[in-house]
Parts: sequence; structure tokens; C-alpha cells
Amino acid sequence: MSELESIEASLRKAGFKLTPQRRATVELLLKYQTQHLTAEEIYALLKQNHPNVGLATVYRTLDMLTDVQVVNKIIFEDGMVRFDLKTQDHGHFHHHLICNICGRVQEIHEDLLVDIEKEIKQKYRFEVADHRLTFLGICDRCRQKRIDKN
Amino acid sequence: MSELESIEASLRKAGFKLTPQRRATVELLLKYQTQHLTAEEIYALLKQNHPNVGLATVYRTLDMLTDVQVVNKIIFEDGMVRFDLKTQDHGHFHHHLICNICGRVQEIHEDLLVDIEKEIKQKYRFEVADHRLTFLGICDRCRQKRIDKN
DNA sequence: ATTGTTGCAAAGATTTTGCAATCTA
DNA sequence: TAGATTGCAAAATCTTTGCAACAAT
Repeated sequence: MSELESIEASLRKAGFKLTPQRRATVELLLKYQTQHLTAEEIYALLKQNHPNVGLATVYRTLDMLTDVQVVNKIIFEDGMVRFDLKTQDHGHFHHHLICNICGRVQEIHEDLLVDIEKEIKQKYRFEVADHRLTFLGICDRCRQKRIDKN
Repeated sequence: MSELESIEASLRKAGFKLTPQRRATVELLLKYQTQHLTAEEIYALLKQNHPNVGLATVYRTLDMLTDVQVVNKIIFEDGMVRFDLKTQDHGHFHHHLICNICGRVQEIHEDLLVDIEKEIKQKYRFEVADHRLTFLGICDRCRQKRIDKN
């Protein structure tokens, strides 16, 4: 079963109808998997092939996909709301490196926090269900450019 | 020099005038240091003693305080923009535990990421300038309540 | 006195909602 | 066919801005 089919099955299972708009949105999210798109960006890309899709539908579809756990709704430090397909292999171990210079958002897929979560549980008696970890700084590309300039 | 005086000195140094509205805002942030207030919350609290302060002024004051590094503008997973006084002792080692049940935001003041930042730098050649770490889960209080119920 | 600052109201930006028309199952 | 879904426009939120009056240095 392809990833698309598996997502479509999740929707049906949750009792949602599979409309062309929803299918197109899921396909688009699959295509741009590595990126973190905003609702407006998704809307603009969708318009290219589906000129009369409405922005409200995009918002509603993204909400629904968030509900059924197909996408992650991520709010970064800049306050931008971005949507991101949840994929099996990435699971919940998914952190971000945000470059202060070029603004690029890089994902890293490894769990860095296993030991720290244990520590949190012991010290604060806090049951960790999920976490968000973001590093802000200067990415490799921008660092290289800086060196080149001098 | 009190914390208030030191903040007022920062403002003057940056060329800003010290108006009653600004002083009141800083005093309020000092008073509610442990909390993360939204602009609206700050506005409402301010109104109690300064009934004719404007919301726009609150936003402008908070922007200015962010510029001069007196407050942190933090955007959590819920998308709410919150403001938080930067204090010497807390520095940049300041993480959050957010309870999924009661919504309480708890700060923890220790640097958990020293080793991880080194790893990030080596693996991704990313120069870390700052970080944001948030744990989502169930706080001690809510966990206790759950146990009591059974 | 000069320049920054304020409050207000209007404008922006983003997201949500009401509703009649339309589609999916 | 029945109920969910859509597009549109209007509304709701949150934040910013223009401007004349005002206040801090």
C-alpha cells in the first residue's frame, strides 16, 4: 500500500469523505515532504492545478489532517504556522535547525532527548508525552559564505 | 541597583524615554516574572491601575523591550505569543514543561543541552546561537489527581 | 522646545464561520 | 438520497500603523 493510499484509508476510517481537494492536498504534502509549508503556500501551490479551490477549504483540510494525525501543525519561533506530513520513519523524533541568516529550516531525525526525558521525569515528576526542540543559529551554507567573504 | 532601575537604565541607554506606561509595564512584568503573559493579559492587568493605557502602547512597549533584550518573546505550540522577562540568573538556559491537561507552563532553569549542542555542531556544522526546548505531557499535579480518582 | 510617545480608530494579516450550492458514499 | 463538503464572503482575532495631541528630556 502506497503512502497516499494509506493516508486515504486513515481518512475513510475516521469517517471523512475523500474529495478531490483533499486528495490533491495530501498529494501535495507528499510531494513537498521535506519542506514545512504554510497554509498560504499550500493554497498557492494547489491553485496551480485546482484553480477554484478555496482558502477556507485548505484550512479545513489541514485541520482535519492534523486531527487524524496525518500532519503535524508546527508553530515556529517566528510565529509562522507550518504543516508537515507525519511519516512512519520520522515518528516523533524530529527536531529543527533554523538558520538566523537565511531562514532555512532543516530537520534532523534522531532522538537526542532519551536521557533528558528520563531526567525530567525523575526531577519534576512530569510525564513526557512529546517534545519540541529547535536550535537557532548559523547553518553550514551561511557559515561557508561568511568565510568566503573574508 | 534594583532590577527595575537596571532595566530603566537599559532603556535610557538605548535612547528610549521612560514614560509612566513603560515603567508600569516593566513593574508588572517583574511582578509576574514566573508567568508567561500574553499582550492581552498584560493590557488587562495594566488597565487596573492605568485605566487609559492603550493596547497599541502595550504592543509597542513589548516590542521595544524585546528589541533591547529585556524581555523574551516566546511562541508556544498553542501559537499564543507570550512575553517573559529576561533575568540574569536565568540566562538562556530556560526550558518549558507544558501540561496537556491543565495547560500550566512550568519553567526549568538548567542547561540540559550542552552535550547535544556539541553534537549538533559536529554532525551538522550548525553554529548554535540559541535553542528552544519544550516538553509536552502531564504535570505532577494532574498525575496526582488522576491517581486520587481511582 | 524638540522629539519621542501616546491613545484612538482604522487598516492589515491570518484564520474561522455561516450558508446555499454541490458533491461523495 | 442524505449528510458531509465546498467556495464565497463576512466575521473574528490578533497585531500594526497613521495621526493629532501630549509629555519627557
